[in-house]
Amino acid sequence: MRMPGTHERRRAPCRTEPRGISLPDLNNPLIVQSDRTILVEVDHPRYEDARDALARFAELEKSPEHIHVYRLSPLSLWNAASAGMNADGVLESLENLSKYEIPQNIRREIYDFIERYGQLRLLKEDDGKLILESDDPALIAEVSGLPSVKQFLAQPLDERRVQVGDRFRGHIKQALIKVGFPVEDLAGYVEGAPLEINLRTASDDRKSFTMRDYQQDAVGAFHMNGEPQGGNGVIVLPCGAGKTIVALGAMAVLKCHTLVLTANTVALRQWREELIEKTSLSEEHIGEYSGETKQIRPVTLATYQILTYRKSKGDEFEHFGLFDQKGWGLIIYDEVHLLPAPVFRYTAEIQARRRLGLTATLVREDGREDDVFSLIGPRRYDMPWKLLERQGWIAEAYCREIRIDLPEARRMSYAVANRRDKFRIASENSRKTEIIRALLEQHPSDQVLIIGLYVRQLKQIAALFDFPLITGSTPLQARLDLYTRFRNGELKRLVVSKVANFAIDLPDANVAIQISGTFGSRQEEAQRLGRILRPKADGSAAIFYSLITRNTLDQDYAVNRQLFLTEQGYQYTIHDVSEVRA
DNA sequence: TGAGAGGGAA
DNA sequence: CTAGATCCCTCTCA
Repeated sequence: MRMPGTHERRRAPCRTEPRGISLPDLNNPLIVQSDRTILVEVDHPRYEDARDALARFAELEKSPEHIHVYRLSPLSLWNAASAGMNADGVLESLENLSKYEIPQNIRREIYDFIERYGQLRLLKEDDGKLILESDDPALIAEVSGLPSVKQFLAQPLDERRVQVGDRFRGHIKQALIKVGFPVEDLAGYVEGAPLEINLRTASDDRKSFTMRDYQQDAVGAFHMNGEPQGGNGVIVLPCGAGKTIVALGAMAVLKCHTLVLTANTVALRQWREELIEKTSLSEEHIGEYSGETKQIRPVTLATYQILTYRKSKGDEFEHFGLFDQKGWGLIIYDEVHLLPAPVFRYTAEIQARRRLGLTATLVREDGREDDVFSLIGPRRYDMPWKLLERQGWIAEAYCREIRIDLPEARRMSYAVANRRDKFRIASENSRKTEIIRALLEQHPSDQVLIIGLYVRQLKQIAALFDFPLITGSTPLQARLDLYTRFRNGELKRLVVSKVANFAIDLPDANVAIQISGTFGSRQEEAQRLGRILRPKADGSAAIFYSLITRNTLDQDYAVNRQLFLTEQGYQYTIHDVSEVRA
């Protein structure tokens, strides 16, 4: 867990020689290689220590059975740095777990990268000028010469300071991170119009509730007691861990007009309910700015989609004005991993407003994590899924991958198909049906979700077993009826398409069977597991089955999909069809 | 007035 | 890149 509110300056002298006597210990679980990869033995008794340590500053790249491969990426190190970690801390963790001495170049790079965060700072002068500053004149000279950066700079004030165009506070951070220099933004914020917001945590209130420790910590890590280092950034918490509560906590601290952006209208309604239930705000304070209504109130809820709406391609975004409407002192980006490109563009323009991003999976398949870092802010707080599991906030879960052969009759069509059709053929493997049947027999009294990508495949399965199916075209009322019946146990099996990725009101199950997924989406896999993580009344574990066609593209993509959850400590056990039947 | 279908966008 | 879901707007029909 990140330590809350500990943002000390990192000015440790660069030290590349090994400290003290740190003899290599072949009994340790990992190897640090000079190409920035880290190999970890999965079956090692200290594997969990290694995994938890690496989660803070490295990314899992590959996860075959016995050895996991992590990579030290600049962004992962900067995220660690902005959460208060320093290079000594990173090196100490590694030394403590490594079989061999850490290669010299890696030592050097860890210091270099971590120290880069904070070497360039954005500040606001008393006269209102925006300044890019560094203690190192050579660094200022270097970045000032880069064409992608130069366009945002005005006159140099002295050798260490150069003025930045007022409008370019976001753009310059974006440009600098792309050339390898993250900027620490200390230029502060506009306060926004005041609004009295309190949490209903007082015990005399009938609707009172208690903030969990980690939620409190997350609020602290975001706000940082009002220091300019805080006030922007991303909070990463698993599905069901109460991210909304953290946001309400931030609102209660800042007490200002707030704009909340959500991925869909159902989420928007849920925010409204949470605000009314858990804060002192009432209906008249809360506005909904969506396709249906265009209210703008002290707290306004809007979808990403309405912001990015335009009649046709070349037109302007009709509703971007919403950003400037009120004196927003805080903008909350729900499900920040889904944030669309135009919203990034606009967010670059509003860097003087506090920004809070929320997500369970800070990974984007489009590779724009660096834009999240520079425009919303760095990762301020996260909580390993397994730690929440241990504390009982989410259910224990087991992941099982079942490998199924492609029927002989489909082999030839698979062999000659293009990439897209190969994936479809493998995903729609008809033998998955028998496995579903066998698994259902093993779980006669469980609440089971069957989740897939291809609507055609889902329709076949729903028809075959006579289970109800929910897809994007299922009308709202029909969905709600099915949810109700599933929730009260009258219905025990439900087939769902990608709606399950977004439908936050989908009832909880304790078993999920994934029959196909959106190519290599790590984020989707995590969301799907999230559907079965609500703690069970009897404390029982949840099971996530993933049905994969052996030695096909289905299996290749599955490997990538599983990376995020593997990083979080979930181990996929691999099973043969024969084990399911037995 | 509201529901429902269809098109376009990202 | 794929397939699918969602959302927003507009139009039609009662």
